[in-house]
Amino acid sequence: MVEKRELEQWYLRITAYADRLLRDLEGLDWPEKVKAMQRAWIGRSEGAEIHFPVEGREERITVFTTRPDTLFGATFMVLAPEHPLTLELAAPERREEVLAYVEAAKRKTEIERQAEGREKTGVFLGAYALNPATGERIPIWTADYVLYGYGTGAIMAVPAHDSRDYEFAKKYGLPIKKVIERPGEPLPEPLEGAYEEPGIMVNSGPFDGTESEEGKRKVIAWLEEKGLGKARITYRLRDWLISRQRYWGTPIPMVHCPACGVVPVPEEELPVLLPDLKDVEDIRPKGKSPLEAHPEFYETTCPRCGGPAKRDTDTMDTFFDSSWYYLRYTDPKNERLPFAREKADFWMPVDQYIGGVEHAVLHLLYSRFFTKFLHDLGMVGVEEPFKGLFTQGMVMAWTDFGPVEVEGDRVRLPEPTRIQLEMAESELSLEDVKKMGAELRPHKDGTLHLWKPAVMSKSKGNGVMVGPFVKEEGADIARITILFAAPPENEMVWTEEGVQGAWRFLNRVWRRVMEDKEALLATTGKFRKEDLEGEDKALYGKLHETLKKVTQDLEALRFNTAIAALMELLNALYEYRRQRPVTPVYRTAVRYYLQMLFPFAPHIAEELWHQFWPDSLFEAGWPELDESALEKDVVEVAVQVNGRVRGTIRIPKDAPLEVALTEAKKVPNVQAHLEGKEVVKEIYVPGKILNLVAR
RNA sequence: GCGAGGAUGGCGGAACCGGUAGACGCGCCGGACUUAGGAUCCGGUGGGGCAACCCGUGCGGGUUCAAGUCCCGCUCCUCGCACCA
Repeated sequence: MVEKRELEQWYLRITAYADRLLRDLEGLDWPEKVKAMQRAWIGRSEGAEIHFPVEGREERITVFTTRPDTLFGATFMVLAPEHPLTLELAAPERREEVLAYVEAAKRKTEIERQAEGREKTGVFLGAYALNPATGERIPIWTADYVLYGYGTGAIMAVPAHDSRDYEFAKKYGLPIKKVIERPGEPLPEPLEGAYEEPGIMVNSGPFDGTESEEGKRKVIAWLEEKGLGKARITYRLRDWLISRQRYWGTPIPMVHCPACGVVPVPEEELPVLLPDLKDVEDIRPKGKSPLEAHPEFYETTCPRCGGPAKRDTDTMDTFFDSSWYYLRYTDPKNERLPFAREKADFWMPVDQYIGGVEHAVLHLLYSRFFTKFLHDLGMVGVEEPFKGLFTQGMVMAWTDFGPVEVEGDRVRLPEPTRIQLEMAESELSLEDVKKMGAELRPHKDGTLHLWKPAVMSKSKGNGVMVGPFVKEEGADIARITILFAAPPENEMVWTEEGVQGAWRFLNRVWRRVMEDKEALLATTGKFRKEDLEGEDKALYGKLHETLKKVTQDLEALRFNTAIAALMELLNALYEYRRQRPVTPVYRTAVRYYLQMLFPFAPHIAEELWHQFWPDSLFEAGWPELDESALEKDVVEVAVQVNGRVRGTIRIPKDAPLEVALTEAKKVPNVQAHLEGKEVVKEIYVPGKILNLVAR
């Protein structure tokens, strides 16, 4: 059962940092997606706060608007049902109706509100306010399309220029007054919908003819002058509630004293430790903090007056701890301080932070907030904790979502299957099944089951047991399977075929090296690269080409293409050995190969390395790139006729146009396409392409 | 609705600055070998066609000698936010 309760809890004032958290996003090397999510979460909006006098009363209703330029068009007001003035202002004869509406709104959950299809509803309070600009008497309503949690929980409604207000005004027959004119093509009368774009102010007294963007500033200035309102910025971001009624979490170091009130635990008594509870029943949440059942924990004395007092029994949100752990990592053994500033300043910020998108707002926003706060306390120099952020995709697996019944093109989903899939429809077409990336597979009981890739999770039972897998296949296989399947920012689907591919690849590496073991041991790695020719020279070139690619890809986290390059080089080693014996250049290639393989498959690489070299790959470092090996003297150039490839020629890298032309005209297929035509233009990009434009 | 990203073979995915689309792998087809192994090795594999050749990177235009890549206009998909005044 779920019930709402009022609790006394602790908050951190993250809203005080809203602007800085927003502004500093600019300088971060983070995915745009994550930045966009944080911006939306903070939800800054600029506008004005305007006071509306209530007819016949002292109170004023304050609203927030981003469109002060439309003030003259405010023809009614709406209070959120939870707004304290809603019931207060309700006229006696309408009170019952208003109360019923407010009570109904209170009972509704967020989900129910949305499920109602957003047909706007509301009730007239029987009270009037005065439009401070026009002096007009405007009715006050309450409606649940106005959110109590945002702005002031009350709005001025401008139906002519706000689609939500327009909808509401239409439904309840409220007046609609145009105050912004569309430039160029004047708006139809009456309006067919809200005009929300900028334009020219009309019906707005002294502001007539003003451009609306400029009008915003002018109206605000005018309001400020008259004491009717002022510029204001609001945020969607709320303060951070950190109190949790659970056992696992850092105790909140506060003492409640009947005489002194809330008193912080003095620094020298920190940290307050959790009582050592071993009984699972004790730890389980029960609607209040489990620590409420432990007087040995909460009974204490007041640090101020020394009288009997009670510790706060709530614990902190665990995001509290994850918000600064990376700072502790810079100085993990410090007994005196969370971390020393010099240590933190030496290491921070984190150059490359890696995590899933699920942390896009909470963890990453809280950590940024903590860093800024600690910066303000002088505890750390940086203002941002994570310079670079990489959000990796998740590992998925084909998952059984339960039985289905197929009749022709229709696929019926029995209730449990439908729930598993979290789908509203209980029937699909075969095409829908394909579209959602699902498949129908026979089940052992003879029925068909619907299978679809889903994120690996305990609850779905579609995970891979790490222990047995590593025992059977080895950790290297798992690493290659995951890294090769897709770029790391994509989700990847773990499949048996993928595992097979990784297995085959690593076995091929193993065999290539071990089959040549004796010969490799009998060969030195010494050679003069100037002496290399033919196959040897080609292998040397391929080796350094691979080294360059793997180095770059590793740096850019493109593991899939790095592994592809290693596979290519392995194919080249096999090809080489079909032609040539074990040579010094081959031995060097094997040596480099193991060094390059090491980051991806450390166990097998190290094991093979030990067959030949005494030290560890950890000490071997990274091979040095020979740029000169990358230069090819003969290159393949594509020959196009009118932009279509008709053949290729092999010519020296920097051969002049004449040479390329001569060679190109020897290609039969090129000749055929030039037959009876005149070459009017030759485009030649040395080393890449020769395009002959013929007419 | 708003915001971000995307669409390339049967599949996962390559393609630097506009320059031979489809690297690498999976799957599939054919062959070799056999100490039957989780085999391995060799060859083939975008579509159509006997072929020359034609078509082909979501769709429609455009720029260019040349477009997956640049520009304009759409469609669809994924994710996030969503009555935020």
